Amino acid sequence: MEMANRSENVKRHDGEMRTEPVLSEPHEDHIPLLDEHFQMVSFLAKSLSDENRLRILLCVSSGKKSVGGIVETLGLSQPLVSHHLKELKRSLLVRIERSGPFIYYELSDPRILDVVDILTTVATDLISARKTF
Amino acid sequence: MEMANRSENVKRHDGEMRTEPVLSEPHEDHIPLLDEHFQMVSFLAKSLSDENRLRILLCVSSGKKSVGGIVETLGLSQPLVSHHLKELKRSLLVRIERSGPFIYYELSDPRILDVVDILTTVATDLISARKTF
DNA sequence: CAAACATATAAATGTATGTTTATATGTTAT
DNA sequence: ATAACATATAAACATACATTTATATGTTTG
Repeated sequence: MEMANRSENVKRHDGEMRTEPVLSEPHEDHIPLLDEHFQMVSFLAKSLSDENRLRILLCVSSGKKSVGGIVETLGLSQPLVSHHLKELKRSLLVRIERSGPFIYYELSDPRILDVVDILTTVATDLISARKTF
Repeated sequence: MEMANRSENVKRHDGEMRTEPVLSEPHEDHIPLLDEHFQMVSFLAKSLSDENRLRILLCVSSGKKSVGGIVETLGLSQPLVSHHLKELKRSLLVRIERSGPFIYYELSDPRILDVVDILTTVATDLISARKTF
């Protein structure tokens, strides 16, 4: 079989099949993704996928903050904030520190802010590009 | 009132209150986040928050791919793939192109790959840091 | 110890979402 | 037009999840 003009032939149990051309125009180099990585990434992304949880995460990105501080800053209910903090703890995105009756939470990895930045600009660009048409 | 040693005094409707010290140790500079940004970011993050959907997105990150191609590559059902592609379209993360009976999908913004890269390394680091203790 | 505060947890609930099964729409070739 | 293929859509379902209300746990102060 010739390799000159490659094409994928998908075997089907019945009758004929259509021929589909194959091109590729690669992007920059990126980390080769293993199966476990998809789990991890989607799990972290899920932590960022709720608006309130994201607000909370960014609220503790500038340094330690108590639960009450977060509650007051964001105007969310205390149990809701606690619940989301528990999730953020589960995903290891926050560092926890106890001091007296107060419990302080803090963003554990600043690179999350880079992610948020990129997503913000991408979203902005996608939306404005959409309006162009 | 003195500014020397700042402290937050949270007013409560009843009795006394506790005093909580205020420190801050800022990170690098980042985009100032407006209210609308949280919506957009969390929305995009939600698109990355499902393992199969993420697989699909990365599957079309190396160039146009037909639905059937994705189905075969990932071993997912065709309706499931179509459903996730619809979501990815809704979030503007894929570009669509029709050619005959085939419909080709492609990642619309390569910066999403940067996000995935960062999340991968962050996740790896967080997990390995966790094992240290 | 009792009262007041800080935070966590539990129960309950409505809603969103991922997946499957089945069917419809649309396209190409005979 | 009919058959075969590619993809989309709809229905149905189970599960996950965000939120509220209510209560428990733990800490400090008087």
